[in-house]
Amino acid sequence: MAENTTGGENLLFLTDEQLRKGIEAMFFAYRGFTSDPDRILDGMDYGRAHHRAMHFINRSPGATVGHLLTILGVTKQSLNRVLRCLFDDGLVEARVGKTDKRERRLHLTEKGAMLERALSDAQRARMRAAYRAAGPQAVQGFRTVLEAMMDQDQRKQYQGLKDKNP
Amino acid sequence: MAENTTGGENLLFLTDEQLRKGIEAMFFAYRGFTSDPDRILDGMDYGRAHHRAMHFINRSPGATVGHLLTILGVTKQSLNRVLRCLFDDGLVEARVGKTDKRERRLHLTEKGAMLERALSDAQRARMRAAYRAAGPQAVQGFRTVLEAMMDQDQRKQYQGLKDKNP
DNA sequence: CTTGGAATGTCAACAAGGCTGACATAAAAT
DNA sequence: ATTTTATGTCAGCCTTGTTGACATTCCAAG
Repeated sequence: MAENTTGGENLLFLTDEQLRKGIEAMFFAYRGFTSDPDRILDGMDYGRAHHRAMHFINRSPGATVGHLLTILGVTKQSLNRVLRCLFDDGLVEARVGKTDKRERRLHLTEKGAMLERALSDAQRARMRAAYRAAGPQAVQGFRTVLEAMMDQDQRKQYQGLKDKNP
Repeated sequence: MAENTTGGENLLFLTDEQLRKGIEAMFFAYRGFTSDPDRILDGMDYGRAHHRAMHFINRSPGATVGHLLTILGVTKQSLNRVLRCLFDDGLVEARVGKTDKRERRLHLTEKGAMLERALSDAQRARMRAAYRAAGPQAVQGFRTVLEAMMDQDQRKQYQGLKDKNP
């Protein structure tokens, strides 16, 4: 193990061993992160994909299909399968765009909002517990590293997501 | 937005808005996290599942199938499909257990180690860049929050993973 | 006005990687 | 001698991603 102390800075946190730990932390933590909503959805006819769609529709009401496509990073065929299901079950509704009538602006119905709330409550509960246990300083670092880990485009989307109604 | 200042502590980082940001950060960051190995594997006959198997075989040489099963959290049928493929292609080899001959202790072959290295190099490169950009303090927080986000069992496995040869 | 491109939907087929259930074998443990 | 454990395997199913091809509707520009 070659000690890595370039320029006098302490770069021990950049050793392969430390990086591996970080990689594995991401792996295990992501499992926890998704497990609660997954558990709720299990048994219903929905899955993680439906959750993701509802999440982003909820957070950006009136978003177009195209917008959702770029955020989710899947094909329209894949998204459409999910959306059709959500329409049919009355969880999501589409309103024709005012200026551009080709657009379908997506909104959660009351029923959809209820399910979305249940899912995100569960997910937030875990996140809250983790945040609380770790403390504000750690949370700051957590967010910083995650943001640095994103691809350029993804980071822009992440940052560009406004607080309700863009 | 009710300001949340229980007991005089600053708990702004626990608002729903902050938690949602964290949730989305996980979502986008995980995409980045997996993208580089995915890109390499794309075109080969392998996928993320093969990567995961090779990663943990590499980090715990001689691990049994059962051990891998509990770490990966999938069914033996699912893992077996992957392992068979890795055996057939000469990336992984199994040696009969010394004490318990039912066990198959898994090891990467040279060829397997090469691919694993390529994959983990790519993944580490991104992690390293993120760590470097964020700084040691942030990395500390990152790890702390992720660990707090894991399920009990997963956390034990995460912590229990020794530095090569358990 | 027509024409091209954009936003969207849809059908079909396929692949990866999960899952369950059922059954088989060898070796360890009792 | 019997049961349990570690593992493999076959068969089939589900979700969620993919590609390709084609239709509709509408905006926008020539």
